[in-house]
Amino acid sequence: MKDLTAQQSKVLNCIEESINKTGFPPTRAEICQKLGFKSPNAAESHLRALEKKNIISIAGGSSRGISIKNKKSSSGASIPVIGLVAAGSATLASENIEREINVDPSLFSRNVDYFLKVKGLSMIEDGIYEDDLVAIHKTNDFKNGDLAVVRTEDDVTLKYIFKENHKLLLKPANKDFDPIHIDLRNESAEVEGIGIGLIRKN
Amino acid sequence: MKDLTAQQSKVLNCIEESINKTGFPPTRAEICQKLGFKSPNAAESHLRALEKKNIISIAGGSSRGISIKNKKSSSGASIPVIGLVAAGSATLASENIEREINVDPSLFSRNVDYFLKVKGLSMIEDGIYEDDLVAIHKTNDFKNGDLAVVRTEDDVTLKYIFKENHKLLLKPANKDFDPIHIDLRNESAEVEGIGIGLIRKN
DNA sequence: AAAAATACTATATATTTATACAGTATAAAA
DNA sequence: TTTTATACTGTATAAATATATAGTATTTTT
Repeated sequence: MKDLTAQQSKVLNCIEESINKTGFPPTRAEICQKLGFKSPNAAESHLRALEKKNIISIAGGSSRGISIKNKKSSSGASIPVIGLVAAGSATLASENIEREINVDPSLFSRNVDYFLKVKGLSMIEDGIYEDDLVAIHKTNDFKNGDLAVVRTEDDVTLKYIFKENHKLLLKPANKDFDPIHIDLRNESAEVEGIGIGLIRKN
Repeated sequence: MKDLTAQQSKVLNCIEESINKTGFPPTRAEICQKLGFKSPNAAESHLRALEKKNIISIAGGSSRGISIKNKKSSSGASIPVIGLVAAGSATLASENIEREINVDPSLFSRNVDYFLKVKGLSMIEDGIYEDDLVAIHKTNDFKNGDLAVVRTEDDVTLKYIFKENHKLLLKPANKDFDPIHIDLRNESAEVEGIGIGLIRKN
């Protein structure tokens, strides 16, 4: 399957979010509003691109006629829990899966691909504690300030992300931890997904 | 909950079928076509009846704006979410139930009876934020230091609980809030349940 | 170097759709 | 007995919506 562009991913997210939140797909105008487009044709052409890539189907002549293909079982999905243990390990590879839990997919605003078990105290000031399970939506698309799972050259970390040109700032929520600065011209870094929720067990 | 009439059930089935088959809810006209009605108002009035009975919700001014409320999914128990709104109100009475969510019962250490939607910032220093859903196990048995839902004479509150003889201490996790001291000889207070976990949606 | 895909703005319009209003008729509840 | 809910037909229309067309600009592929 062809990869989606950043904009196409945004549109797809927007559709998923609408279905989860309202129960029905968005109109062209609603997509435009959410993503800041000024012409309905911006949404239209992205939808046609997604249709061409076989990600969605569009029912001609009917309003909100968008449906996402190969939709995963809508209820009670089994979602893996991944431990953030050693360097470079937050993948869905089976050896990293601690266990699976069943949650309502409509619980969070977007599709949850996995839960990341938090290690360390770097986000403690924003209420993210050790052993909390952070719900991750896999995407490489993010906004500044998003809570992101970032794979750097020698680590995988959960931090607030800010990007400005070639500079990446990974900001913890703990004054005892230093922000991580990455110059993308010298080092590589990849956004694996963004945090959309949290589960804590006492 | 009131029972549905035969026709209302047919309409509800029609909506479910449409969502399953096409991915989006039907229009009035489509309902009429499927069920053999000749007037769009036939569908409309059935929809309004279903809305009145709290089975569906209808988004005004938007096409196909029908969504089925608290649709249960196959796995995972359906657990109510209760808003901590006004004084003395955290009960399982249906008028306090904001919605229901499906979670794996084995997710938390004990049985979850309901989720309490947090209002206010009194527990913020321990990572419990406004609008977080705290998983509550109904019990009046507790240990000192437990996070408890306590019904006092004029309020329902979520605090750490400590009991010593006839004195009850309800301790917030926010230095801007004062601990609540209750002398059980003068005032009544009841433990509704204890917090065993948390769900946060970003 | 040319073609195709991406990523939009801007405008227009036919069609879809929700929704109101006016009726008719029957059954159930107050 | 009167009201309320159910169960429709039939007509009308404002608003919502899909969708076409005409552009501009950049990037990617061939």
